[in-house]
Amino acid sequence: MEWTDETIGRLKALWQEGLSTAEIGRQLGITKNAVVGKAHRLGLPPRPSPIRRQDAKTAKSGEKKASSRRATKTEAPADGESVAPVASAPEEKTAAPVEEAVKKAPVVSSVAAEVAQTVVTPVAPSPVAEKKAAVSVVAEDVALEEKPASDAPKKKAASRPAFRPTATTSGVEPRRRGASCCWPIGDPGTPEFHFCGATPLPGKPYCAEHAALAYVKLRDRRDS
DNA sequence: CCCTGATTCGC
DNA sequence: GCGAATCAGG
Repeated sequence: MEWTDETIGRLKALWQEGLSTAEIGRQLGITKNAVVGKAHRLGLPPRPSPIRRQDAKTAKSGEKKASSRRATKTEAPADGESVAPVASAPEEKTAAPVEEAVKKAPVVSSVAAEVAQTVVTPVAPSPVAEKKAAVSVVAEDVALEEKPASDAPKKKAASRPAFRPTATTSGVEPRRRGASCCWPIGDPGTPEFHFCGATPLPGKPYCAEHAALAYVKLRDRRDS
C-alpha cells in the first residue's frame, strides 16, 4: 500500500467521520488491518473499542515472542513457574457516557435512509488532490482500487451491499451539536490543514457544497 | 457465528 | 513502516 497524502488524508477524514475500520478499508481498497495499523502509526485518536486487551503492563512478560503468536497458540506454560496471579485489580470503569454518544451511527445510515433507493456511500474523491490540481494539472495517481472484478476465489465481498442496518447503525447520532463540515482542506499534517467548517446538512458530516462531492452513487464509483 | 477495534511482530 | 495474524469484546 502506497500511503500518499491523498490516501492518508482520506483515511483521516473517514476515521474522523466515525466509520468503522473495515468500512474505511473497503472504501480505500485495503484491509481493515491496514487501516487500523496505519491509524495507529499516525497517532489517530483511538475510537471506542469493544475490547479492552490487557493492561499492557500487568501481564507484560515478554515471553510470547518465544514461539511467535501464530506458531503456537496453545502455548503451554512449559516451565513450572508459578503463575503468580496478580491480585485482580479493581478495574476502573472508564466507561464514559460520552463514548456511547459518539460511537453512534456512521453518517451512512441517515443518508441511505434519505435516498432509500439510490444507494450512496460516502467517498472522498481526493479533496486534497482537488486543491493540488488547482495548482498544477498533474495527473494524480489516485489510488485506483483494483477490484476483483468478478468474484475472487475467496468468498469475500459478501457484505458489499454497503449499507446493512445493524444495531450499530440503527441509532441516530446525537453528536450533531455545533457540528461543522469535516471536508478536509489542505495537506494533512501541515498547519494549513483544516476542515471546511461550514454548517453541515442535517445528518451529514459535510456542508451542502461538499456533500455533493462526497456522496456519489455507489454504482458509479464501483467500476470506476 | 457475525461484527468490531487493538496489538504484535515477521517482513 | 507495513499489515496479516491474532486476540478479544459485543
